[in-house]
Amino acid sequence: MSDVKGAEVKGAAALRATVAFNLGTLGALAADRFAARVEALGLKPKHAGLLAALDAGSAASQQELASRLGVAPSLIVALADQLQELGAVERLRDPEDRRRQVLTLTAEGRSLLARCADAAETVDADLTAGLTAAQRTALARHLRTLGEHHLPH
Amino acid sequence: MSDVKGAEVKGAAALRATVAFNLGTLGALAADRFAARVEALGLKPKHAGLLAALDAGSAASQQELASRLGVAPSLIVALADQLQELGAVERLRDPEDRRRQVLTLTAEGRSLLARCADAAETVDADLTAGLTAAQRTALARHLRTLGEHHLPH
DNA sequence: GCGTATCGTTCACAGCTCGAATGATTCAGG
DNA sequence: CCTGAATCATTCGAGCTGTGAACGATACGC
Repeated sequence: MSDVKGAEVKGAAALRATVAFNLGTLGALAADRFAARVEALGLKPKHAGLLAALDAGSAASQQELASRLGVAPSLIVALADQLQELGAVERLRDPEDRRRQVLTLTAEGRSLLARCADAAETVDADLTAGLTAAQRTALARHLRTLGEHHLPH
Repeated sequence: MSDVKGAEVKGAAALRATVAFNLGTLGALAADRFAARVEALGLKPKHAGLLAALDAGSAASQQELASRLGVAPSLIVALADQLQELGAVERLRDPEDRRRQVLTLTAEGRSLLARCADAAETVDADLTAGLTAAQRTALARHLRTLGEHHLPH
């Protein structure tokens, strides 16, 4: 980009100019703030991710959820245990394949998910406070585009 | 936002529509890819962050670096140890306050930082492959704006 | 000078996630 | 119908990261 001289050695400015670096840093910041908010609900961000996956796709096996969220199946067990304890999900043996546990959202689970969305929107309001409405929607749109390209859609 | 009905319960779609959620998810993805690339240099992302902080600001004490990076001072010790082992930084007692260790980048450190920037740019090319050049610069600009508002500048 | 505060360092510990082992269940094929 | 291979959920042990509480050394206010 900076072709003023061409001999300039890349430094901190070059790193900070990249999307990857800012995405990583701001992502950590957003994740922390989101985590702090959902903690009041007794949840961690991964719980919210699992709830969202359950609401988005149809009832799924734990294996499928694991690969969709990009985590080990053993982690799904722990997350589902805790969500079950909160009454947010139901675990039912699939009658057509009794090895599978089918997870489904309860009304309580949907309520929790809604409050997670509220938490995220609150964080949004704070994060994007310095942006105009137009910039905000443009940013949201670009991030969504990236997500659709690189995340299991 | 969606005031079409008002009775609709927020679900996964609402969560996925937020900047915070996408920022967190994509940030983790970007961080993973960046980590994979700098691993070949014997570094972790935090090392790159430290190098960048050293190149950006003037020579700083470890305490100052800790608060700038948002980590515990004890972690700076470990990071600086490893960077010193690689010949990337020099540790010198501040003659005006012999409690302080002043870290400075060596030529090797600047070279490593430049290669970290290269790695980030490579990740960028992959991440933003589905975007037009105009979208790419708009995204980078928005992220930078967010960073300047919320990170220690 | 003497107590207090600050810096860097070490160390033990908690949290998170994974991978390998296990048991139950299903399925393919003779 | 029976047997061996494959798949699912679960448990458990291990690795990695980062933190917070000590501790010694040094600086500073009074």
